[in-house]
Amino acid sequence: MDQVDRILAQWHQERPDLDVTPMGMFGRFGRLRSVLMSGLDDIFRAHGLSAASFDVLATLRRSGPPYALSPSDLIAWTMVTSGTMTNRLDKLEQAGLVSREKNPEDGRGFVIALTQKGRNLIDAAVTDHVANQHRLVEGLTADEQSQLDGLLRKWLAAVAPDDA
Amino acid sequence: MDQVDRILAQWHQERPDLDVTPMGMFGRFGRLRSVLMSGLDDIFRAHGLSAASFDVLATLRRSGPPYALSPSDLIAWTMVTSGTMTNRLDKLEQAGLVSREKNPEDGRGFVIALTQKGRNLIDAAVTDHVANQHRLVEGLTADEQSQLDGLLRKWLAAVAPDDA
DNA sequence: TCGATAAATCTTGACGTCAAGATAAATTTT
DNA sequence: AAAATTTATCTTGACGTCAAGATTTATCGA
Repeated sequence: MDQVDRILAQWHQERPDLDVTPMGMFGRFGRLRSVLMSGLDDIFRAHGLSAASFDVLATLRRSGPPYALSPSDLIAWTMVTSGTMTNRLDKLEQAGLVSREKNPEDGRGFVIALTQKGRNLIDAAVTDHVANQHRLVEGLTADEQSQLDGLLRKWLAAVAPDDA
Repeated sequence: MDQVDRILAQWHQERPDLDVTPMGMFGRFGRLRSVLMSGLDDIFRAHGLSAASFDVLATLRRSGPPYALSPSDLIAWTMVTSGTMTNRLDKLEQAGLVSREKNPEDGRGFVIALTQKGRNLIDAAVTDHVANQHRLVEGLTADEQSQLDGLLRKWLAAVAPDDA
C-alpha cells in the first residue's frame, strides 16, 4: 500500500464506474522517474553539469573521434527542439566545454566539438554516472532488471514505433 | 535494435571499460515517459487543461465531497513546491475552476474548492483520461501490465522508501 | 502573557523547455 | 540564371518548475 495505491483507492470510492487499473502503472512510473532523475542529478551537479549539458557532452563523446557533430545531429540524438539546443550550446560554449565553429562545407551550419576540457570532464562524469545508475537499480535483481528492460522495450516499441 | 541500443553500442565502442547495462533501462524509461506524457497531454489539451492543472483538479475531485483541500494538502499529494502550487492555483482560480477562500479556522491558510464548472470539467476529463491510459497500455498484455506494475512498485519502494 | 518557534502561503529570480517565426544559405525547378 | 523551396540555425515569448526568502498567523514554553 504505497501512495499510488491510496490514490487508486480514492478513485475507486469516488468514481466506481472507472477501471483505473492502468493508473497505478502510470503513477508509479511518474514518481519513479522523478526520484531517479533527482538521483542522477546528484552526480551531474557534482561535476558542475545539469542533465541537459551532460546529455549534449555525452552525445559528442560517444560519437567517437573527432568528438564533433552538427547542431542538427545533436538535436536528432537528444530529441529536443532547435531552440533548446541553441540554448544548451550557448551555455556549454560559454563554459568552455565545446567549441562552435562555422562548417566550412555548409555556410548554414556549424560544427560543435568537445574541447579538451569538455572531453576530460565528460569522461570523468560518465564514469561516475554509470556507477550511479548501477547503484540506483541495485534494488532489483539481475533477473528483474532484465525483465523490466524487456517490458519497457516492448512498451516503447508499441507506443513509439518510429523509435526503432 | 532501437535507438537506445544504438546509444549503448556507441558507448561499448568508445568506453569498453564501462558496464553500461543499466543505461538501456534508464534510456528506455526516459523516452517512454516522454512519449506517454505527450500521449496524455492530448487529452488534457482537448479539455483545455495542462498536466499541471489536471493534477490539481483530479486531486480535489478524488478527495471526495466537499471537493476542498488546503494548498498544503495539495502540495503533499502532488509533490510540488509551494511556489509551484501558488502558480497553479492562480491559473485555476482565474479560469474559474477552483475557488480560493480564507480558512475561517486558520488565519494562515486557505481553502481551495472545485467550482461547479471545475467539477463538471474534471469529471469529463478523468473519464477520457482513463480511457486514454487504457489505450496507451494496450500494447502490453494484461499479464505483462501486471508484471510491469509489480517491478515498478518494487523499484520505487527501493529508491523511495518514504513513499510507501 | 510574552517571546520564541513553527507552520502556511506567497514572492522573486533563475532554469530549461517548447512553438512559432526569422534569417541565411543550399538545392531544385523552371 | 532566376525563382521557389528546403534546410540549418537562431530568436522571441510564454510555460511550468524550483530554491530561497519574506510575511503572516498559530502554538508552545517559561
